[in-house]
Amino acid sequence: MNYEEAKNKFISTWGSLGTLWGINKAMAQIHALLLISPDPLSMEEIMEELQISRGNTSMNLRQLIDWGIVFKENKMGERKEYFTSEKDVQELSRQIAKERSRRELKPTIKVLKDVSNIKEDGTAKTEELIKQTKALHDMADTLDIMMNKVIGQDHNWITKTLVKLIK
Amino acid sequence: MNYEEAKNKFISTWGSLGTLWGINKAMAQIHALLLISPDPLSMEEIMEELQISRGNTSMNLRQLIDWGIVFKENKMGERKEYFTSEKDVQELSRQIAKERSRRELKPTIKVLKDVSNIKEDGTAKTEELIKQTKALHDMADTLDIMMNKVIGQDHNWITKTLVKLIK
DNA sequence: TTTAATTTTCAATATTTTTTGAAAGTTTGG
DNA sequence: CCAAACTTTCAAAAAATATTGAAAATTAAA
Repeated sequence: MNYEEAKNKFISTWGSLGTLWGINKAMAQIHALLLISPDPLSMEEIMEELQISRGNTSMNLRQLIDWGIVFKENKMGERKEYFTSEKDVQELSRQIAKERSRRELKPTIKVLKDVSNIKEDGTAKTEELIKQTKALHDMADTLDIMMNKVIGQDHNWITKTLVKLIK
Repeated sequence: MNYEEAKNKFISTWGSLGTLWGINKAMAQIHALLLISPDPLSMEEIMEELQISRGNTSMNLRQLIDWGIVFKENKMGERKEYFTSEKDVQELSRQIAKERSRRELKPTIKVLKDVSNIKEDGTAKTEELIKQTKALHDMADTLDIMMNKVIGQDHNWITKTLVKLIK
């Protein structure tokens, strides 16, 4: 596999993985491209490389910037904007975990809390609803804490130690 | 919020969460319904409750069974099949983690491994590609181990201890 | 067997999500 | 201020995904 093949394989794989994670293909591919590009790229270059439209590129770049994993850069003497991605995968996973927690976990936790707090009425179905939503609430809460703390903080040693311990 | 409202809220929330996690709405809602139902339900009952077609119900039930989180049951003297879900959320998360690892993480890890193994050619772009895909490979590998070991095994105490430690 | 109950399959349809591209908006050098 | 360079917006089109429903397949009771 040469450079060109490897690059394409990486970009397209990252793109499909993104889809599976609720991130659209263009967004994931732009990210992949910037991640392996040694220098910042302009919008034109991204469009050209990935064969996607200007509008698509613009919207997805903006979203990546919102997520905090892509940054704008300006080259002196140039009017065009250039883009570059967060290169530290630790920081990357932290941002992604944060975003997913905010968009997916937090709202679910709220609903589970509300639902599990309805009052008992002595019926089996109500009891089951409360029991199961409570259990899910605890789980979601634990997962949320882990995502925001374990993955988030800089104590990468916890991860490493843990992995060695259980591998 | 009364029982009926709480139930509907739970089912529809679980349904949208599913979508976000790459599980379709019907599948997630069927699962939610079975999870809070004290007794096994027939296909008719599921269709009726969720207002979905027979085909849809059949296909998604089958997938839930494949995932190992829903089971068939037979009532004596009855021809119809009844369905019930895994009620232990610990076991549930284990099955889901396993399935997601198999379908999402494992193939990605393989590609990252292949891509990061292309040979150096002295150019900056090749160096960057190798460096970043190696880093992602390590991360994906760690995540995979954690999903299959920490969430998977029965040592729930690790989770609990860890959460207390870092909360 | 035969038949009736039940489940599965899958082409057609509907829905949702993504992408396009051209018009509108913004920024900056002259 | 004007005009060129560039970016954003968003309605329409395309693509991807999910759902339907009726025909085919399966199962088991009679």
